[in-house]
Amino acid sequence: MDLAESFLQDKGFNGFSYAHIAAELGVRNAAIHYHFPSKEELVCAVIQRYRDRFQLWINNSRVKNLSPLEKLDWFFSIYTDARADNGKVCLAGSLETEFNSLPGSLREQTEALTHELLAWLQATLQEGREAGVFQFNGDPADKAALILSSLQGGLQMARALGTDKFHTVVEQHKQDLLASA
Amino acid sequence: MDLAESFLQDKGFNGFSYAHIAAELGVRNAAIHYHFPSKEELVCAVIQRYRDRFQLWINNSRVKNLSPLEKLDWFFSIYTDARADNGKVCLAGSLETEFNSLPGSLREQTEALTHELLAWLQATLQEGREAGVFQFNGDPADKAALILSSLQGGLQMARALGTDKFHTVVEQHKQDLLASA
DNA sequence: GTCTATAGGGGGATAGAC
DNA sequence: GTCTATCCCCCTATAGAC
Repeated sequence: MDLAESFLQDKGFNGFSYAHIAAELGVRNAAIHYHFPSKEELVCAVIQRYRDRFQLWINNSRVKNLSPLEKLDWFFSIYTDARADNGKVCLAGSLETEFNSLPGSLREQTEALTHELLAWLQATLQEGREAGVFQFNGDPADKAALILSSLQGGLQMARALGTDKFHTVVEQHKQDLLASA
Repeated sequence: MDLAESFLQDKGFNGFSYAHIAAELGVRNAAIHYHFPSKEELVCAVIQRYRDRFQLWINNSRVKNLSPLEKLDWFFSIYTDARADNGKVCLAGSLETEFNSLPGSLREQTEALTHELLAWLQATLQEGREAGVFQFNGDPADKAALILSSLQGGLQMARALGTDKFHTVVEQHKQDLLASA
């Protein structure tokens, strides 16, 4: 599952195969089919684990007790780390790109994951604005969608333009949010 | 080439085949190989045409003479139209997602296209800020990267969450830029 | 320029031995 | 639980007839 998750973020759903995983593990193709009969089930389990992990993180007191700005930095660091790890891409972004060729169960998982990421980011933005540390106009839900879409797109853009481009995007978001009126 | 471009935006480089194009045209696989010997050459020509078209547009007086805000709206409309056309995705974003599995010549084309989009957007943002219609902090290049990444990511996110989500992102960008200090 | 036919590879998946 | 062997499909690409 670790390898499947890594390949998903690196090559996308249609870009990796049982053979890739088997080669890394030093086993045969069929051995993986024993644990995950179909590719759909394998990836479904990977996304579910990813979702569970995120819920664990945000409900953990270590994150829960952070200030809004620290929470945002923590969230950004997920993407920065992914980028640093061989130019990987957000799992949600990778799946959305291939959404039109995904089996039904994976579409649902992708939707659910994206909703969960957005919901947390929206709540954090709202909390920060009410606390007076974030400044922005409009609905926190819309600002959350803007930031998440930019993080996903930014990781992809960084593949063509280099890691620096992603860091400037993250910094620009912070400037936008922290700018005093 | 029209079909190839459409498929690229719909299914990505690894998601479409000669067979798909041939079926739509009512011809055989081999007929396409006659005009474009390899898939790499076909897609290279598609991206080149896309780049040329964009340069034509931005150098046309119809766009050149628009106000900064109108230019921005025009640029956004490219993405809105793509989204409206069966949930297509930005060509640059589609290619960046599969960047790691792209032939060399296509990587270069993808880089060049992204640079050109960014350069125009940066210039437009700068022009608008100097004219006093756009407000934002920091380098226009960074703000341009933020907006472009968000447009690319937003189109992908809209696949999972629906077209409305993309429109709210676009509106949020305008709110951010036009907010009076 | 398009056709039929085919080569050669990779993919997901299964059967049955061990 | 993993192995070998195999099936069937789709892919890119080419050869040669028309």
